[in-house]
Amino acid sequence: MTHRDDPQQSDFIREIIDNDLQTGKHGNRVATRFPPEPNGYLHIGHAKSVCLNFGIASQYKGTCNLRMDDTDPAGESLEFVESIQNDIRWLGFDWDDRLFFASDYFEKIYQFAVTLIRSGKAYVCSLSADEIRQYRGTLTEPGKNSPYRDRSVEENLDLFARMRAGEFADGAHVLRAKIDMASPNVTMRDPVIYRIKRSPHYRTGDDWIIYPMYDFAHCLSDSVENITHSICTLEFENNRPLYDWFVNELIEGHRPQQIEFARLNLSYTMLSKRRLIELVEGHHVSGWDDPRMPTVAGMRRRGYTPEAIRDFCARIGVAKKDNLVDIALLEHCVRDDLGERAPRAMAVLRPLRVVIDNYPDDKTEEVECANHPQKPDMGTRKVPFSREIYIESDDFMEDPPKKYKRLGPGREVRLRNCYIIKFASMVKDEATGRITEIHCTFDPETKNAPPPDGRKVDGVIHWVSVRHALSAQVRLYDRLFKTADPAGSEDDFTSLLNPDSLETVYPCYVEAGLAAAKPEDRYQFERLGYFCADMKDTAPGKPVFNRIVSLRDSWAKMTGEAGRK
RNA sequence: UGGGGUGUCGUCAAGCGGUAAGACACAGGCCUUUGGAGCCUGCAUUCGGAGGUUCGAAUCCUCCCGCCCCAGCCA
Repeated sequence: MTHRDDPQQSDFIREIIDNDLQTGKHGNRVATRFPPEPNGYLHIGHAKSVCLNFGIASQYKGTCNLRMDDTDPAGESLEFVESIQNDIRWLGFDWDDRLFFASDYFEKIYQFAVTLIRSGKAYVCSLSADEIRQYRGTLTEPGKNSPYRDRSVEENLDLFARMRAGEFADGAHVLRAKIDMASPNVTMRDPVIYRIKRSPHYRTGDDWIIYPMYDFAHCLSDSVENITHSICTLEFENNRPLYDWFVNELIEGHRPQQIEFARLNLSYTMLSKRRLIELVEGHHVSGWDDPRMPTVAGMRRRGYTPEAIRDFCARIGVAKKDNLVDIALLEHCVRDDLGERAPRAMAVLRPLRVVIDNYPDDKTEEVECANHPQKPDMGTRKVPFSREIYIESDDFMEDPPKKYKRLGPGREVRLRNCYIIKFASMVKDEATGRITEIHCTFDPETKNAPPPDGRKVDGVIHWVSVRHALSAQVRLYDRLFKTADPAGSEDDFTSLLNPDSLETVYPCYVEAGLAAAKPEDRYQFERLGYFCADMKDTAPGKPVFNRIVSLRDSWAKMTGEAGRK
């Protein structure tokens, strides 16, 4: 029934591993790694990879390392290292003491480069970046050998040592692997493996002014850590021959195996790190943890649960086909999880005052409300009721269509967990014609009970007692982008942003008991959706709620209102 | 016009020569003190296309077509 953390899960990668385990290919071990570059926050696409790598490790009783792939100091920082760890832990995964940094391997990687030079398989190239590009050729034409390709081992060794020592300007020389400038695979055309870059590294400071490139550092880091299955995304498939080339040249004994899968694309959002950085730096959102962001931090702040995210990652599967997963599936997973666990409460977002004319002005009574109608073990709570209440303004219509089941002239409606009330009259603002107040009468024999005369009252609406209500700010979030596939659009992505992705509503009136809401507490506001007390802006007794996701709304569907309120 | 991938329902995705799983979405219906939840039903005679092999093909072969990735001293 539920897919949640299904241990039976399988996909083509697990099939490869099953096979490797049978043939003893990697000594019957399974060791994976999750290797983010700490230059941004993790997003739902990374979550897919986290679930895959850590999931496989636990399924096969292996290990999964967390490794910061920090070989380019530009943009990397400790803030990101910390956020990455927080997010993975929050998602529910653990790397024990296996937190590693490619930057810790810099000396080792340097020595590997020296070995490569000694064996005549690498050389210092003194072409400019521009010239290197020209010499590389094109997709259809082979490249040409660099004039520096045949420098002697001694000269290369000397030059490379002096690159490290800081004798040359940035860009003056690079170290290149000597492979094949005519290879149809451009990655193999003497790839650059070291560059001079005078940029302080957030961990190694100015210890190094030369840094290894991804292709060189990654496969060697995997080897150093004895990784068996190095799982990465499809765009690295072209790099696999290079991965294997380095590993075959430099590693004896066990060699890791790279396997590629299709990265996640999600509708109505964007998952490229570059785009997310632009959203943050361009102040289109409030930060990496803006609840509209597809980042783990954003989803957490929005109120998504780690269980729902893991369930989602399990349901989308793992394959090699480019995909665009419907965000409705993620929302389904969130509802599915929260529907089970979130206690119910009543909250009125757009208040309309209702006076119960035949109810004593000085009286208050408490009605018993189930915290979860299907789960008695979640208990009940008492909610105060009095003569004046707020109801949702769209739960009243002056001239309702036939199928409308809520309040209107001459109609009766059930107040959730309370009495049946009947419309008596309404008060309008003379200037605007707007309805400012409704008057009703209540049936004293119907308190949380069916009417004794057996009459049918179909509609049920939520309410909050005016005198007891707690006012709160509520933030209604909607999709960040207007179009399903903004990443696939040619247009400037900022023009595709949904201008209505955030609506702040105040004052909303919520049950008095919600004063006790703590940051990150989640509730279902009945008939509205799931809401989470904002982790940053909620103060004691003064909750601020984020709408996590609305409830499915078949009335809105009938009327074509797209489910937004 | 080079190389590497990939094409199964609107969207994901099983299928591994024996006659198209499942999920989301969608559409009906039941039920209901959340128009919620739940439950039931429907939803690919067909697997990018065309040929071929076979008693039998989404699965094997051939050709064609579409889409994605690669020409950073990014990862």
